[in-house]
Amino acid sequence: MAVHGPAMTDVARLAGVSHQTVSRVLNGHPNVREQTRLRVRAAIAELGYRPNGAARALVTGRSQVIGVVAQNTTLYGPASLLAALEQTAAEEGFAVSVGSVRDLDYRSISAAVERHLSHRVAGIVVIAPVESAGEALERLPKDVPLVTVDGDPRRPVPLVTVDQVAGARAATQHLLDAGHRTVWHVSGPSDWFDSVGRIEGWREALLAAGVDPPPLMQGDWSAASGYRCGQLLARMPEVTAIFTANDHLALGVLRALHEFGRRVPDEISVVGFDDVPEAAYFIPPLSTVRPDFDAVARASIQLLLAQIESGTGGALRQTIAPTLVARDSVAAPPRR
Amino acid sequence: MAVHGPAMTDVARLAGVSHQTVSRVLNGHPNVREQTRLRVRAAIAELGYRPNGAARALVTGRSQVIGVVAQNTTLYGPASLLAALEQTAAEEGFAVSVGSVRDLDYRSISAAVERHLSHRVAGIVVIAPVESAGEALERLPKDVPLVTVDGDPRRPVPLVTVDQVAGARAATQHLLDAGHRTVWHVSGPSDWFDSVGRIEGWREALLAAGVDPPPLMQGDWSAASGYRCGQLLARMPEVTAIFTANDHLALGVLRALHEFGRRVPDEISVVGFDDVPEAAYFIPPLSTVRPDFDAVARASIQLLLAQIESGTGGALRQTIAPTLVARDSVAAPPRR
DNA sequence: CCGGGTAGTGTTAGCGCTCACATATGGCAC
DNA sequence: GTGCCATATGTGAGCGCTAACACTACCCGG
Repeated sequence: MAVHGPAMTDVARLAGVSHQTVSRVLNGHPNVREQTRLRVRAAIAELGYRPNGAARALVTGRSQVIGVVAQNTTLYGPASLLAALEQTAAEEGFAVSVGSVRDLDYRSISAAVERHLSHRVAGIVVIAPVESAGEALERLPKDVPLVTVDGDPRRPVPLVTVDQVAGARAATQHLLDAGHRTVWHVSGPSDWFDSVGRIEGWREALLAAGVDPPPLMQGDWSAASGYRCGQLLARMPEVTAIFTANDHLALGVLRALHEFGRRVPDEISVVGFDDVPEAAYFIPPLSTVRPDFDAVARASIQLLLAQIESGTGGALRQTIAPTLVARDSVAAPPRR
Repeated sequence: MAVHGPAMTDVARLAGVSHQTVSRVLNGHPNVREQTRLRVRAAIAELGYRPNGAARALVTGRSQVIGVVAQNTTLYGPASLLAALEQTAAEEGFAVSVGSVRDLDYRSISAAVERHLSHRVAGIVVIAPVESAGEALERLPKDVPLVTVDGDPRRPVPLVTVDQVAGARAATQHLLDAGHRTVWHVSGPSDWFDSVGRIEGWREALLAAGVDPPPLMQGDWSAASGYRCGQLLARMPEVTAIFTANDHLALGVLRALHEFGRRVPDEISVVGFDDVPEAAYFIPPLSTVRPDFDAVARASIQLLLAQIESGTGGALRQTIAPTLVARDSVAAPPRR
């Protein structure tokens, strides 16, 4: 085992050139005769030569790897984002190294970042949806390209984020447009920016319609917490419209409403957020808001590459607008 | 930007020792005086020194990185597995580099493996749940530690897998035990080993009970396909028990049954597979089979580390037994 | 007082690559 | 012919680290 493969010099010898010429061919340098290039290519193929990334990283000081710091990659949102990031990075010739993290506190994040830095990653993407992550990021070394996703909008760090506020506004407006007097909201945990943004959008839409927002029901993204909130909402006859901060919360709410015999959408309308692939098969099919994870990933990688190439640490910001997906869980409120 | 941090020699100079002594301290070599060790540690802390993984990888020929090849990391199963792998690897001091892949054919897989090899990963985990991946794996270089997860049970490659057959048998038996005469099955795509194993377990349980298996309904893991199969099953009065190859299929089936007014579990019982976190909040709460992804991840990493350390490529095999989770979607069949 | 261990440390040589520079080779103006 | 450029290729150094070995000091039994 661990038989080291052929090195650049082996290829060079076989092709009858110097190792430097091989390097030039590999890196697409222009000043190489076509015939030479072909000979080198042939030698590479014959030997099954594979460039040694570690050696290259050592001399250039940068590897072709992007580090991602994320928490809770089992949730649909983060998992989709991670997959999209990996896909996009691969298209740009970068590998993705994941450093998932139990908590998003200072210690955990810096440890994960340290691990990445020690591998000399070209840049780092931090999926930092909670408050506590923010402080950590500001104390990080400034000399490494960094992009945050779903991070704190108030911090001076390059940030790509789904426009939570707009999405929530659209969801709420959709319910108001259907004729509902007001809309209740089951939120995510209060330390998530996603959650805060969705609350804000919900509030804005209500206030713009001249409605006083009803009390907030706070969940934790899980169907279990949605179920608990749903049990309360089901017992309140005045509730006719509910916007939940994600689709799993909505699932829990739907289940509770069902148990209490409250029909959706005849008596109560529900809108979720995320558009998980199963949302169309909830009972009833769930109207929801779809964030464009691919767009987020593309924007993140672009921002990162721009930093890597230019060396500038510009605090750019990019917001991706989500789209409303209307299904069967919304209808006009029942006549009194 | 890109200001190179201090190197080992800088630490050595500050501590008044040679770089080699610093190396020894870093690698926990025994023959270093306690006092020296402390001086070196202090110097490391003072300079904020971070060892250069690339340099280490270059000289040792192995980096502290494990490559994972996976497809479709958005699905619950793969995503959970990936997260668990990353977690376990981190505990052993390894980073995880993901190479996700659009298709699991020969080209895609070898390309992903190539990328990993070129970074000189210490080992590779391939999540290879489909037939086409198998051929690719056999033609891979034999000199790199490799473990497959959910791969082909017939190939001579180290393999860790959930015991699909046992899980499906348990699910089917659970339905038979409730008094059902027979059990219908909505399967996953036929080229997935997971799917094949679950079909086999279902068949076995039925045959052991002296029942001829009814025709198979084939889906593709999605709720959409579950819905389609469910529409057929709902129209067949003789159907009283359905085992679906995963929870999302079950969701689609539940929705179809609901639409046709067939009550679950009063008229028809349903059992899923995976125990996604939301399964407890389906209507009704879904009985299902829970695979232990953490155990799979632990076994995989262990197998990989064993290969890395020993250099042996032993074709070990490890099977993780899943557990049945009984909820409300199963009851006795209706009296005729 | 010497041979021979053993703990602690230093020295040297590369790992495989890229960078900066040196060196051919050919064309073309004068 | 000489001079000078552009193109094509080679040479040497060194990135930061570890492995192998060399060296020093000291202890111990004889």
